Amino acid sequence: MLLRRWARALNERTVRVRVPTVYDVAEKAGVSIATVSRVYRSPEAVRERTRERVVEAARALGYVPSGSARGLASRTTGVLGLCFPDHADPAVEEGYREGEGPDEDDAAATLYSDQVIRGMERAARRHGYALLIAASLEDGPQSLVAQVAGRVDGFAVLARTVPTEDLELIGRRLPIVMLAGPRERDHFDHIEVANEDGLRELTRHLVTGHGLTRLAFVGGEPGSPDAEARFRGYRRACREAGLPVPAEPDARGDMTLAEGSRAADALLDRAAAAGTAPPQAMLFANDQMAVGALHALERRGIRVPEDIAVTGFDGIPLGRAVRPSLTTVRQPMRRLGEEAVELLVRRLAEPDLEPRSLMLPVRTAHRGSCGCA
Amino acid sequence: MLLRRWARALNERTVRVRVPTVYDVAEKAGVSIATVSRVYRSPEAVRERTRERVVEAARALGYVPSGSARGLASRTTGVLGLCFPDHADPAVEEGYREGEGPDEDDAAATLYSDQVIRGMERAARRHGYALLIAASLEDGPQSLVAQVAGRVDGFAVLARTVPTEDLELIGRRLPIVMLAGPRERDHFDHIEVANEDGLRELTRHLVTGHGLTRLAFVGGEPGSPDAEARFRGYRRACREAGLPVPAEPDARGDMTLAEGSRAADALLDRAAAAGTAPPQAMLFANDQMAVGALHALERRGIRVPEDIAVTGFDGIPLGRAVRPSLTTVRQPMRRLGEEAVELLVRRLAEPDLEPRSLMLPVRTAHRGSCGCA
DNA sequence: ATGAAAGCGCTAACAC
DNA sequence: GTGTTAGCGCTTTCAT
Repeated sequence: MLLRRWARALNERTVRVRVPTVYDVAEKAGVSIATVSRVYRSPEAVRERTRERVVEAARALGYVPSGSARGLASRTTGVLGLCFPDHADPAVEEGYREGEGPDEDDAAATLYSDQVIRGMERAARRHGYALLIAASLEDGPQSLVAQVAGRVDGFAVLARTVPTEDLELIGRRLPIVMLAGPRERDHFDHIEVANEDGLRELTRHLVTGHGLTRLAFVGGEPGSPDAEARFRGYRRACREAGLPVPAEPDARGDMTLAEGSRAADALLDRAAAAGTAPPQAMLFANDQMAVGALHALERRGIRVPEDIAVTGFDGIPLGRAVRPSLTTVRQPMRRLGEEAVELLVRRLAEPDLEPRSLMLPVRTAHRGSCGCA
Repeated sequence: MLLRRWARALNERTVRVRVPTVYDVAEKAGVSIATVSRVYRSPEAVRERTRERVVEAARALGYVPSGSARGLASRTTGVLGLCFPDHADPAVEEGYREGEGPDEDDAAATLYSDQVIRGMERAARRHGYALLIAASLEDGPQSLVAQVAGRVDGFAVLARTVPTEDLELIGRRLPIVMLAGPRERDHFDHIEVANEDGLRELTRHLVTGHGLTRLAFVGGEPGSPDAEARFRGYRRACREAGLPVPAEPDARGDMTLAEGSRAADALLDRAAAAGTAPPQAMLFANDQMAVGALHALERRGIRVPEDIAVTGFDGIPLGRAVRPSLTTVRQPMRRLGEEAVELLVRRLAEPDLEPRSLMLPVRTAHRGSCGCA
């Protein structure tokens, strides 16, 4: 270690602002670097007087342990990660900004991922972990996953964020838990929300609670697993209520406000053209579309809920702010994050456990747009 | 490096799941570790054929570069950090849950820090950084700051999260930007929000816009810099309007819903006891208290805004959801996060720049509770 | 209870 | 364009 010391001394003269290391602290405290390390890792293993000397030396020098060096030496980081999608849909953001300036920095603009982040952060903290978050970007050797995966002890991935192929590779290296969306890989831990149950219950509420029978369901694009699951719940409720069971949604949209408006208009126009009565309720696969529909209906002078009931799915803040407030199914997003951490921590402790798949329950929120408020 | 190889080989037989390293990839691709490294750091410096071989070997092995090792060797992490306070006030969370079940996982429960996080994440991503977040916990040698500081290239700290003494130490090691709150240390970059201007403008609106003259201001606890700045803005507006300028807030509260209710009651009781007319408007130092006041007033059968106007500060989502909706001053929280990243990136590039202090403008939101909706 | 020394997996000069 | 090699700052046996 002579060489090392020499290099350090040289360094001292060369570099502008020396970052203190264990060596500096050890020297100043008159102990070995091992002892300095112990003071931080297992203080009780060091005699009190010694420990004090070290702590004082560290303070005096402004020493902060290097996370990278620790991580490298100990093969753990004390950090959990979350990869979430970059909101591909600009209208999602716009939607929240209703009636406010265009460049508004609006506290109401809470996104799905915000809640998941908060949940994970909370739970991670309880377990002594910090949280590293990153939204998906481009790929390449420098991809998002690589950046995150290399710096954490385990991480969660929101559905459709990362190519499964990449996950497959990385999953061999550290624990991954998949959040929301169907269980694509049965060897990963996985958490989803009860999409089907939620829409089933909501539909049942409209039928038995409000006596509505002419319903219409507006689904997402065919590829969306969440929207499909919700549609299944709708069908199931229809069947159970003895109503006609549609093979396909009455309309589809890309989950945005604009498409919600369009779908509502289309449904109404279609009924008018066919000379049939319009639906008594429109159930949308998500809140954004439902709010869009609210706008469209208002434009047409159709009253909600008097003339028609409208429902969404998710429980976004905007749904509370609109009038009438939106009846919806609320997803436990924060809990999703919390459970993700629990699963990761569990697996870190016992890597050989069977992969688990959780289904989180949802809750319907009966508000104004179905006639409940 | 013989020893190294030998250790590896041994390792291979011992450890259950070998994590591939540059050495493995290099061997498989028939190149040196330096070349493997180059493929990831500067692909253009490697001949195409070689690069392909390496990439393929990496994929086959499931190789992911270790962030720790990289960080150690290169002395940079590609990560920025944020330390924010753990919401010491439980009522803050409760407040959002009005009218919902107690264990509700509510999307409306957006906190101040959520928006800052989102802003930072966005901006960080634009600059190629990931974001490490951690809420304050206890101290000790293993404190929050240490955990974060050791793993990032620079970080932001929300006011009153970390002892300034610690920051002082760490500030010598890497860039720190202080967010919200007064500028305590003039050698750190710093961003605050125009608290004073905001309340001045809001007060002026009540006076000139609505013709109110009997105002009451409810401040925070004496130690809160934000609340004090807001009070200064109130006083200034009073002075400019030729109204009496109070030396102290008419009441104080700890920024919670409950205290807002209490303060409103106290103000009204006091006026009744003194036989004087109640105020025409109550201005609160934050939204939570204002919403609490709304509840108290409703209980007393006092109409808002007909009998009395109520205003808050912050722009929390709850303020939109209550009836009447709350007139307030909205803080650009997301922008706070974005600007923090810009400052950090700037300083990383040029460490010797003068410390900067930004003041972000706020915007008043005239809604129902002042009589505007 | 403390010290000595061997790496952890990568980057960055520097050679070739 | 590619290989060699010396660390980066810490943790961790293994001695003492």
